[in-house]
Amino acid sequence: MPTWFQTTAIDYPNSRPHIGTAFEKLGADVQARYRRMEGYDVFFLMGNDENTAKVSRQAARLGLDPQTYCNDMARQFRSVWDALDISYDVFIQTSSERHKQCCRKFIQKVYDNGYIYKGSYEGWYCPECEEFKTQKQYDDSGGLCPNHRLALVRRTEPCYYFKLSAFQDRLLQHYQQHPDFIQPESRRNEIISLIQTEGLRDVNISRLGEDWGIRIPFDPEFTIYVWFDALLTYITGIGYGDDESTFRKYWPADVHFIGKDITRFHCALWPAMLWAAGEQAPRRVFAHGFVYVKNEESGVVEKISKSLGNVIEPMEVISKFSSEAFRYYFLRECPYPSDGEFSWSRFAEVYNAELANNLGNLLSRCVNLIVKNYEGVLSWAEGPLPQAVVASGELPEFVERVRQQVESFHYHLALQAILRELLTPTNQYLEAQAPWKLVRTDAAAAAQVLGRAVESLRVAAILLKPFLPRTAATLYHSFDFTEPWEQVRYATAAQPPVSGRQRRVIAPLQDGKLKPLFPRIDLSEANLHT
RNA sequence: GGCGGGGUAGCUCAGCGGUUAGAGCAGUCGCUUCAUAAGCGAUGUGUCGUGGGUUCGAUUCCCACCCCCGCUACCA
Repeated sequence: MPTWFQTTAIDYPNSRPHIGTAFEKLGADVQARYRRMEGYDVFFLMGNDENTAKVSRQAARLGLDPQTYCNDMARQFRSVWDALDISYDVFIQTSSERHKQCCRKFIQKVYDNGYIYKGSYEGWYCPECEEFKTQKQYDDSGGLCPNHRLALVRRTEPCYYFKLSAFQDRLLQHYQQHPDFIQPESRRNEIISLIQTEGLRDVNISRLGEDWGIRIPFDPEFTIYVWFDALLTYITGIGYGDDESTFRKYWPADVHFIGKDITRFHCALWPAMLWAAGEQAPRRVFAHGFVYVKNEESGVVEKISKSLGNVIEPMEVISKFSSEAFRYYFLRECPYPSDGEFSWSRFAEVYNAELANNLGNLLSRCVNLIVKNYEGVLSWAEGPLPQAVVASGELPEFVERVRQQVESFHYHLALQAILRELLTPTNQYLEAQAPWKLVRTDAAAAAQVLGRAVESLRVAAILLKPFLPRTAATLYHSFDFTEPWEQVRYATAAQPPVSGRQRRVIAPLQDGKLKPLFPRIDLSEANLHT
């Protein structure tokens, strides 16, 4: 059984996740679900990045000790991920004792291998934030802290450096030999040009005088600074340091899903850290885009931020509509490798046009026609078995196209194909054949027509399974397809169903009718703005 | 400033040397009524960012300029 190990970025628990954070997890979840379907032994890792000064300060503000605060935030994060049906296997908290121990083993190893040395770091420091600011931040804000508007001071402190510079050539060579290591390609080009034009400097991986965090084993006055701790969840989460066999089974990771803003840490620093400890680099890093919020009144597209007051929490959308609608919107409307936008009006448009009118209504019309005219059972004793209606070419080729899009993380294109090449053509086919008329003169022919529509729904259910796990199951279980739902894979969609000559509606009915799969959203009722 | 990507219908985008520049959504008009007031069909006078140039011919190639976005090192 092939393994598939994937991770998402671990999040700072300074505040609860917003829709942008969820976008990343969603894209990762589709991949995890797809790989499970296809027979991989999947390990899907997520977690929170807790060992930061900001976390301990936020906890202090709330009068909590950091651990209590972190545990509570972790619980809140997980409840959001659960509500979205994110199918992670393990959720790591970096404040956990296990992570800390494994982390210390790693850094000790890198130290023993000679890639860590003591030096001093000089930079612009904000005493209020208790952290260093970048030169760019200094320049942009005229030497003031962007948060506190206090003058930044020049500060020097002893620290430990990781010899990132030693891996420059090896990294470039690695990118050369593994062209799809960094995706999408635009990010790859950025990283390569960064290294080629500016080179890599050694990085400070320690902090002095922090209570909260992981002590450096060879000098306990220091704690490990974020990246050198956070990135390690990707291996401590699968047993690095205390469960060698699990670690060897899953490492190297098949893909790290991250935001485009942290590409460099994952594509340069992380492989170098691993090499310094004698481990392999991950196979692939996928940097997705961001979600922006379109202001409903002004039409201005804004970055999601607390100060702009435009933060939308996933639970807000889920409780108004559903997790499936949430998943569909972001997977369909926001191209995973690029940026996307959210607005309530666009949400309603996409939902109505595609989920309610196209998919949901197709199921309704099929089920109701079969129930009314055939007492819920279609049979076709003679002739060819009904085939799904696809726009062009053969069904297997269509399924293959969708598969390609899923495997390359182009989820919006996969969903677009399902819609345009399968569902819409099926609606068109019904219109052209008009089985509601045909049944009066030739019931057998009408049964063939409906059989083809039902076949389209079967194919759609299977292809949609990674995207909309609940909807896909409901669709599939509306009919008596005999292949067990747990065992279907993409290849199943391309083959005719095992049970050939009869198809029964088994969807629950109310007063002889099917309850809408996705009830339309009425914009005029607009309870959208909270 | 440097490097990279982009500016095409109201919106999101495809096209990237050649007949009258395309798709989806939204809008408008029909048809239909099996279905969630759903479905189907028809419907666009768009300076293809601006100005030059190459060419028989440019949205598509070259140059300049304007505008937007990303990266430019320790800020998920």
